[in-house]
Amino acid sequence: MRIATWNVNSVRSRIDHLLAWLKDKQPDVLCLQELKCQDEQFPRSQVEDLGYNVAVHGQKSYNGVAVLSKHPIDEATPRLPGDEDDVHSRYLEAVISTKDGALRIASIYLPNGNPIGTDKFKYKLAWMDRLEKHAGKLLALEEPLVLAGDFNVIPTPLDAEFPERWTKDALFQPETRAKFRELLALGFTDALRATHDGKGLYTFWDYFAGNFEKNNGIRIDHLLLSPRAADRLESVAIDKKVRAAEKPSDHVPIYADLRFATR
DNA sequence: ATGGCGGTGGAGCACCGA
Repeated sequence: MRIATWNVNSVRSRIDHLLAWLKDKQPDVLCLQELKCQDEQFPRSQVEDLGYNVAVHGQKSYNGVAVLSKHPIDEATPRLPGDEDDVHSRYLEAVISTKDGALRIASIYLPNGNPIGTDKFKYKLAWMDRLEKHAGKLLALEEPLVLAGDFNVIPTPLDAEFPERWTKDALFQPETRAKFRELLALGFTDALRATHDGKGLYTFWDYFAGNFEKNNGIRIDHLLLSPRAADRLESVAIDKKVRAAEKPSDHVPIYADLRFATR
């Protein structure tokens, strides 16, 4: 069972890359973020033609998340509980049915939060509180569960090529990192760090000249596994090469292979 | 690097991202 996440920075701009990547890596489930389109603008039929079921929670211009699955999507629930007034499309939870039982997966686009000291940063921290509360409830279900997405959190100095450049940034604030640690402490495993040591493993490089070539990146896209999912963890990979394509997203996919009977 | 690039909306250039 291959589970992936990718912030595509506009699904309509990235549709050719998306279809090529699905054909190449054949993920069982792919979570997408930053669709930047409404539900009806999502290139649904092109994805369905490759054998995927599609659940979309879109928004005009900004945000937008989706779950693509080769297996049936039994439930798809948009919106993170805890704030009825939050109109951003940043969360979509799906239950995937497999021969091995249910897999619950959430496609997450956690707020950026910049600049610090503003309502945007407060919104980020409040969103993280809501996520922690909801994730705690999901863990109590004792299912295989994956929180997958763009968390907009640099967890540790190991996760940036130049951590000193991020000290004033919302992605690397002590409060941001503390809340991410709280989330992990509920019982989640950071899949990449469970399988890889060392520096230089990133999922985002900005578009500015030379930064990708110099590997001036950050690790902000994460796969967090519940105990029942972590038990099955086999391997994790970041597909860095797609960042070198023509007109790429600034993020690349990360995926985990779990031991799971899929048919 | 208080943003160099890129996407969206909508037809200028503001807003957003990280």
